Amino acid sequence: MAVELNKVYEPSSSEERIYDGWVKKGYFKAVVDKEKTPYSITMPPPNITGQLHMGHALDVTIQDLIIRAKRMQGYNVLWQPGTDHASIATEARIVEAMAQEGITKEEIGREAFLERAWNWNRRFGGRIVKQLKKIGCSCDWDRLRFTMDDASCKAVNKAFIDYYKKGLIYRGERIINWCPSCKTSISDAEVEFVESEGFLWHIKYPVAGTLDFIEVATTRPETMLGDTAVAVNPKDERYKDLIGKTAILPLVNRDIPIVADEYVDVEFGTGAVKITPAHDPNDFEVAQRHNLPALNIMNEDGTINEDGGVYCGLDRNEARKKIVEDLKSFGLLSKIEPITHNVGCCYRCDTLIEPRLSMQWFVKMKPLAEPAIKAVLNGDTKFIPEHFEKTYFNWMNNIKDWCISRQLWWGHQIPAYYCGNCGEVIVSENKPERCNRCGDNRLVRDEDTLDTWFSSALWPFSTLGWPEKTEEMDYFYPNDTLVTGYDIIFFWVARMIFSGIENVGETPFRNVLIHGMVRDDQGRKMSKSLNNGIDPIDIIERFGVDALRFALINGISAGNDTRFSEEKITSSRNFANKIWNAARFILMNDVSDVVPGSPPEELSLEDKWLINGLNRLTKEVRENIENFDLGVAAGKLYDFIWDVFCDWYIEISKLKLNSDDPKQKINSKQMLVYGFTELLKLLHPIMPFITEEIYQALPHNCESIMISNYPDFNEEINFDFEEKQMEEIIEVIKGIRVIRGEMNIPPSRRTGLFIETKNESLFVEGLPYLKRFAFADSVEIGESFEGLDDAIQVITGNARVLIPARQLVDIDKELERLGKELIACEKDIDLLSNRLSNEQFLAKAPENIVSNEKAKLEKATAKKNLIEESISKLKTNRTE
RNA sequence: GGGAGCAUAGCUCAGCUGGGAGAGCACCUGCCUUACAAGCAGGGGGUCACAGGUUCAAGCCCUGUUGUUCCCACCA
Repeated sequence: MAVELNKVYEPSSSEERIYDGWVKKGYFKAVVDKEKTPYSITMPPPNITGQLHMGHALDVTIQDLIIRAKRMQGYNVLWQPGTDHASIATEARIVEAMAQEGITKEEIGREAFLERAWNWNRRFGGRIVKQLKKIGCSCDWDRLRFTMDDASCKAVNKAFIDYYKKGLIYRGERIINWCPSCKTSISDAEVEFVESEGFLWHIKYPVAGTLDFIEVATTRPETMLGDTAVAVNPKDERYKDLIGKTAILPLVNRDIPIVADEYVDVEFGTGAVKITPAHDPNDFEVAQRHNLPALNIMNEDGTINEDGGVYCGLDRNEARKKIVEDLKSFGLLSKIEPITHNVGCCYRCDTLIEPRLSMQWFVKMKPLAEPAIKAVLNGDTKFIPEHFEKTYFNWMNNIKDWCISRQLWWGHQIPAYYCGNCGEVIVSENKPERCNRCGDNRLVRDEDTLDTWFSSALWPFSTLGWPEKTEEMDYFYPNDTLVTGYDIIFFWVARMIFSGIENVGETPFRNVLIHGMVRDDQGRKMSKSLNNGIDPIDIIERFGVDALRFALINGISAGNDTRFSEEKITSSRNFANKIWNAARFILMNDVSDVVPGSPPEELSLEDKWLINGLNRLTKEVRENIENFDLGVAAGKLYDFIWDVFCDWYIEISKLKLNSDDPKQKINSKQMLVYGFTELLKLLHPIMPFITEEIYQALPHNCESIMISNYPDFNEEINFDFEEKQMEEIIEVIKGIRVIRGEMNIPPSRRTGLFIETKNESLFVEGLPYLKRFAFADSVEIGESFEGLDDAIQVITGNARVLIPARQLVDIDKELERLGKELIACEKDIDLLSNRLSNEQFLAKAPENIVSNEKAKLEKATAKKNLIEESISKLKTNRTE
């Protein structure tokens, strides 16, 4: 019995049902099985603050594509899902929400705050998981993890303590990047530099015991409150006599030395630099070289502290204004110069970063970077595309120590305890009873938490059970592929690589597939401020998830940004609909007698042609996926399904389906189901839902398409000859269509068709196609026909097709057309014969190229002869 | 200052290790041909940024130039 499907594909009606079905069957589950080859991907854990955006959609679609393909190819796959606590981002959001209620985190205290945070996680952590499911992610949800669950905490503590024991983590007073809004330190990687217009203020510092001044230039005049020296270049003639003397810091009246240091650029500003060791990393280094004190003049919130004298309590911006005014009134401000410079901002809240001297925890990077560089150099981990390795090396080679402590509450609290008596630092997973130096029992835990990226860096192995020795670690580590955007190579990828090597002894993944950003239709970044973001969930509801997935994958290439537009999604939706209607067509026929899984035993010309093409397509798509050329794979499937299968094969199949011969009918159905199912399987990883829905409706031999075997290339298939034959026939059909189109002959106007050829066998099998697709009411084939000198002609290398349509056509027009064709043909011949008469070409070009060119020339020459013959016949005919 | 990417049809992009320039969308023409008008059959449209070079042969390889995007560094 024929199955009825709706005329238009309606994805919303089936997606959830299909997904739930897969989950119920347990297809996503990963079970260690040493008999099978593993393939593993760890999902970059989305933040619990977020909801799915197009970047996630692209990222997880790529992963799901790879995972589904590998699963169907027989690998034992693990796609490990999870979410990230996103310390700073989440804490900021909670603080924000609390501000709405008029409370601060300090008011409610750490414990109550953390309770809120966990509630937040329960509420929003689930949301993004639901959205991932909507996309169709086939990850093992039973293994869902969170960067702050017990197992992750264990891993974090273990790693921290090991690093500490090895001397790879230390605590020290350094200049760090301070965000006065988030009120925490952040790492160098978390500072974004933004170009902005500012001023260079020239300030005169009196030189003690003289009437002279030394003039310094600064972009941050308020920091002068913390100046402890003025530095000049030792080679600078202008200041030679001042070195060793004392300057008097204006407004504060503090004596500060004038020192000489190579760091000072003679060319820039005035050539004299105010040294503020507590608020500038370079000044800090100068201070260390000259044993200068560091004076911190700022509070955590960016206001001036009591060391700032009368400016105490002012915000840094107000302080700047006031100080500039005061300097002006004292006549100490000699110049204000506009300047364009880059200022560091917090990557989370955009607040101006304040460099600040502070006691923090650091990871010593040099010893960790070295093996991480080697792992990529020797190919243990490969970047795709390769050029990102340069970016990676560049960063790793110039890496500075990583500030990992954060003055936040939401996160992994640092496992360090301080003795209230002697100040001893004890790093330990659990709180020790007593100080192991003085025995005092007043131990206090470090209040700070770790950088979010510290726990994410352990993600590929902490999710597999590390530090426990689990069979998962054994089996699935290292991961095969990591899929992520280029924007977090430094934040995450690099840190996972050195963490994996240091903690586990092996790089965490073999491939790093880097994808680009999803931009809007004008190539702009999607952002809240531009309000140009496209919500993937909204797109899914309007167009279906398969259309979204296809639109994201089609045409992408590794590492490159992609644009998302309404146009793209529409064309993908249309593709889905095309597939749907192909299925409808097949199911219109009664296919209950079709045996799934194989082509019919007796193959016709078009069957062989299709099988040959399908076999090649299979090979290419497999290779493309293997090489991560996913956009190319999608494009090839689109072309084959639409242009080859639908536009030609299905159209041809109608001939047999309508025939009275039951054998032909069943063979045709058999072939339709077989060919289409193969295509659906190849496409399944990109468009999982529609392919499953149709698979289930067709006769099938596997419970679900997603666990069926991915088509494989069959070397033994060789229908190259039939393919050539078919191409020849198609060439003729197309030729006839072009001419009829140009002559404006309507399809309803049928004609006779006479094929003159010396190679009859080439066309005999194609007669029925010609009849149908070239609008013929009769077709004859032979070496030559009489009395058709004035017919329209379609000339290929192997044949001349005569259409006796003289009545319809102006003979002069036809002559003109043939003339044009002759010129084109002669041009071809010129080109080819030139090439073939070039001795260098004959001597140096590979043989197959040469013979190919010879064949082309032969064909073109034959064609030319036929055209000339036709022209002369037409001319005689006209003059008669 | 250092590094990377990109530049191909009106628009968005493919073009694998060099062998006669492609797709989608848009545009034009003709079609409701019993799966699909979200469709079918055709058509026009490109000095492959520019200049050199290597090669029998260059969109592809090399050098330079221009334009553009991004990353890193951060001279106060």
